[in-house]
Amino acid sequence: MVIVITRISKKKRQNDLISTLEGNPFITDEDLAKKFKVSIQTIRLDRMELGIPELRERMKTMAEKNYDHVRSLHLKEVIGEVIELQLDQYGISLLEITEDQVFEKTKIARGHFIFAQANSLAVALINEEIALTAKADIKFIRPTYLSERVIAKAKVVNSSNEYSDIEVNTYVDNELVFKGMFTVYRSNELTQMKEERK
Amino acid sequence: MVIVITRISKKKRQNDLISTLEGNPFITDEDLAKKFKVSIQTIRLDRMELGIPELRERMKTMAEKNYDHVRSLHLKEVIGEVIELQLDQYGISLLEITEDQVFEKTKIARGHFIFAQANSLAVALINEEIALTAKADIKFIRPTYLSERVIAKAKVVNSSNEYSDIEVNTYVDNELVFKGMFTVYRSNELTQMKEERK
DNA sequence: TACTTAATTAGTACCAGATACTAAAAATAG
DNA sequence: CTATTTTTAGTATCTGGTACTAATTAAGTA
Repeated sequence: MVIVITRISKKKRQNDLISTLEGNPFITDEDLAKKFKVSIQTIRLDRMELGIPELRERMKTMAEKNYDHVRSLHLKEVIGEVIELQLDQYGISLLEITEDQVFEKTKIARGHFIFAQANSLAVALINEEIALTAKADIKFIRPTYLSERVIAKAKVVNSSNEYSDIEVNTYVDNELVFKGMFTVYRSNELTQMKEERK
Repeated sequence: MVIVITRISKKKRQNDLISTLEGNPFITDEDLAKKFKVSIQTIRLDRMELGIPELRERMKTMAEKNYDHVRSLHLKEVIGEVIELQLDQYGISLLEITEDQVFEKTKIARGHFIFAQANSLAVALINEEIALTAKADIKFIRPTYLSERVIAKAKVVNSSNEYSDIEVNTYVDNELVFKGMFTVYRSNELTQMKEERK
């Protein structure tokens, strides 16, 4: 009787390599070699063939992604990109629906992203130290899908010295997909707010 | 006349070093040395004194942060943590307000996060293939602040075979901070949806 | 002014995690 | 059994560091 230790095929190993790295991108060639019980050189050949960069490159790109992300979240006080803005009058913002914003199965954007775009824009319109959403009445007319470019148009329709009413209509290709009426509280006194807090 | 090239003080350089790294964390000691016109060893001494890790460590932590972040966004279909859930009946979710969710100046949570928590929970309640927010009527009672633990309670108050009405009340320490009525569209036919799309 | 201390620079050995390359060995296919 | 594919081994080199020692320069002070 001959026992043949058939080593797993190259293809299988490379597939496993890909999923391993998806599950844990922070693994060195050395550890991969141990895991697959092959030499480190084999792992390197595999990476070459599959076009997978080295650990440090992988970390770098992830770090950069994160950095840009965090940064843009900081820079962008608004969800979506503001295209036009006349303080206390009107504004337009654009949001392109990305993979993380949609339901897995249907590829439909979760409602709160569409809301967030409208809400952010409404708040951004207010030319004051403090602007907080107090009320909103909203309607989702039709679903929006992955990759669609969603345009929100906001307009101040009413304004007292404490509150502003802002109407937001959101479109995809000129088709109305969402509409909302926002009431935004406004104030220029930071101190007062803090007292109110408790 | 003697020209004295006073080198900038250690303190100043170290402060500048910190802000330089904040602006661009992906910079090597070598480049920093060039930038500040000192030797590479000086930069390293500075990093030591300031407890700043080497480039690779900096990248690694950023990359890990990003990885966890993306991952948790993927895992979490809901904004906030679901504590209790009775499908088609009621649910409770908890959200702790983090730094990225608040306005810089006031430390007040942006409204759309509070909305997102409520909306996600409302949608999660629906025991169907598809659940989409169709309408919402919401009110922000008082601002919520950084680090507060926000609890949303959702309850189905009405249900036909196409729509469900869900009431969501959100609390911080038993104090009502937000309330909303959501109308959620429900369906178990994926195909139909796709036709509707266009 | 000379002495002392702080700050900076120079240099060496070493490390991790690679690339790039050459050559040999082992496995598989025809 | 031979040709080809796949894997392994080994060496030189690179980057961006740590850790350490020693020398030099600048500044502070008695």
